[in-house]
Amino acid sequence: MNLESPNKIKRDLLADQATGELRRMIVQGALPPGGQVTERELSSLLGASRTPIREAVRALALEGLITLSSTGRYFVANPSEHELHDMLRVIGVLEGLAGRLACAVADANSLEAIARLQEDMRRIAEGQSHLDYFETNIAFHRAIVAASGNRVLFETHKALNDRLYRARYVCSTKATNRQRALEEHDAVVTALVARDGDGVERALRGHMGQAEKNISETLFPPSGN
Amino acid sequence: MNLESPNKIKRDLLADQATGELRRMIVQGALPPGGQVTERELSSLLGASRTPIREAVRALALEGLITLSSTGRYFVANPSEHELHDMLRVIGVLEGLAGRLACAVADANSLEAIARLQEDMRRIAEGQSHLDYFETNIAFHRAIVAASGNRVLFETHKALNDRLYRARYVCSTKATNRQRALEEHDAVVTALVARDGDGVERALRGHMGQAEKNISETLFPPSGN
DNA sequence: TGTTGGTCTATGGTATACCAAAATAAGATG
DNA sequence: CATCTTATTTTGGTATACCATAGACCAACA
Repeated sequence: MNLESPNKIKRDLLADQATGELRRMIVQGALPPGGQVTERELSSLLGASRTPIREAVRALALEGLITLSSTGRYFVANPSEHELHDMLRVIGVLEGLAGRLACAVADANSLEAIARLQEDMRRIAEGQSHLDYFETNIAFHRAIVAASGNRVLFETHKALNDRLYRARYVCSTKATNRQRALEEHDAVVTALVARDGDGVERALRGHMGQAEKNISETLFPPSGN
Repeated sequence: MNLESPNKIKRDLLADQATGELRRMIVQGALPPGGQVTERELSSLLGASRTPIREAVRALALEGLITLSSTGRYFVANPSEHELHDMLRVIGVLEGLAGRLACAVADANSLEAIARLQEDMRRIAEGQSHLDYFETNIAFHRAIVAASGNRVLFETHKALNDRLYRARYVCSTKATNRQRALEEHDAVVTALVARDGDGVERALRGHMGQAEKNISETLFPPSGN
């Protein structure tokens, strides 16, 4: 027979489904940072036995979204300012590399798609929806990393980005710095379409540095919380 | 009682021990790349039940040292040339960042320790032991990343480095390029002690670029294997 | 001889039982 | 009332039983 299977058979293990669902609940705040998570509770909540749930929890612990206490209990991660800074530094160079690679290898369509996401952001920024703005922002950055064609880079970036998700979301509810962010994105797009690798790397690193400041000011205001 | 526990209580779960042991066996080649690993076999080999072994295998799968086939079987990872390139690119910028941060924040002792590792390497390079040379090389790079004071960076770097371990080890058995590597390391050390962040970043990225070429030539010679 | 179909085995996925340790609640004691 | 001690409950760690499926082997048939 010359029929080629149109789409691969997908094995969706309970553990993997649970990992995805838990990740979603954590980054979206349904499971509050610092809160304890117990295998049995999640088990009944998600309708699977402890075994796959446990695997999901341990997977997220490896990702850094869940931490284990010294006595073996699990808690939703609640990264410190220092940790967030460390992550942003790393993400900064990862995206810088992604931008540089994208200039070298991405096809015109990918770059246009990125530019279009930036246009979307400009339009959405004038509206009220924090979530739309936030998700378009995420999509913009993700598209750049995807355009690098480097899968390792993409996955490393994704893992760190998930750990930052909540912090960045909270930040994005403050509309104060949107104008600056938009300008920084413009600089990135301009350098991208000009295929100016160094320029794009510089722009993205600067953008991340700014994100660091925003997070510090919003989540850890100088006057203390 | 006012006795404070002198060293942290360590819970060494079987799963974690097994993860470490399996990782060691994989990177050192005791489990050959591409070979299948079965839970039951490892279970009897390491003397633990399938549960912790399975957790270890899945953890290493997340790290990328083990891959799962579409049918659910586990195999020791055998990264393609393309994948190795992708990893080296990422490691390159990670170490570049580490070097730059180290210039900014590392204390003099750390930098001296790094310089001393380079001296060790020079001495060992004249000897015959591939393994000593290789491990000192690893230690040199790891020390730089540690000196950055960025834990996220350290862990991200470690995970990727493990995935490259075997490829680099095989490469290092060819002594051809030692001289060049030593010179590149010298450049790194010089920039480090001068606290020249840009210089150290440039030197490390160049060094990684060279590693890319070495791996291609050694593992994937142009004439085909 | 090559191919097809079926059976048997190997293997991973899941649920569950049991245990040890830690956290919490309860009660006794000063 | 505070505090220490003890019982109870909660929770994670591990082992194991059971199941579904993929892979291997073999036999019957074209």
